[in-house]
Amino acid sequence: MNLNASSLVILDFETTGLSPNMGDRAIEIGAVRLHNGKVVESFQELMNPGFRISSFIAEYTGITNEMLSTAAPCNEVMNRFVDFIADDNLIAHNASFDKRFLDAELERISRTYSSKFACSLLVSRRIYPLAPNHKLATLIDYKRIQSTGGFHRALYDSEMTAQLWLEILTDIEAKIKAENVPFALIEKLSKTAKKDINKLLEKW
DNA sequence: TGCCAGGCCCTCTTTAGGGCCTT
Repeated sequence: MNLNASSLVILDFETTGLSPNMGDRAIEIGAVRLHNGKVVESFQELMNPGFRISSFIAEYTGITNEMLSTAAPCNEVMNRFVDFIADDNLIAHNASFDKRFLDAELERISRTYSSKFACSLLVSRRIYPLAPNHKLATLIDYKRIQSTGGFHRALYDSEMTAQLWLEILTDIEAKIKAENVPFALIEKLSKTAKKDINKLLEKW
């Protein structure tokens, strides 16, 4: 298990809705691998969920039923993606959402992963309490990260989340004056109450 | 018929409710 932050996979799903328990499926996975603070690899594939997506999702993502009609089925794509993850730890913006879909899709193909998740949304609420809100696009603007505005596609959102994550690491490092931020600290920051954040950073 | 997510976190809390975030 990789417990430091030197190699991470930042991922984002586009899906047919909000809940795999309600029958929703993944329609696109995008991810980048960060190694020593740089993007060294990326993964992006559309996947066919086996049914038509709603007009809301098509408009929200820009992914159409026509595009999905020629895409590989979810099981093929997810098999390739879990190989891509290897044993790197995982980051997502609102990780509980992406984890639910990752777990649900992998359960369908009887694959597992050993990686741990951390959440850029939960950490950003700790590190940037003064941001207008903690939506991905808002945080990208708040941190003045260069963006073309192409949100709601999986690879683009994973790329933007990766850039945000690097900003978060930089800001945490500045607080604790450390060269490397352990993944274990990031996990704790994802789950530590606001009142305890400074104590935790000082302790580390 | 009409509704149907789930996790985290804050607060007017913990015997709960509601907002935020993801598609």
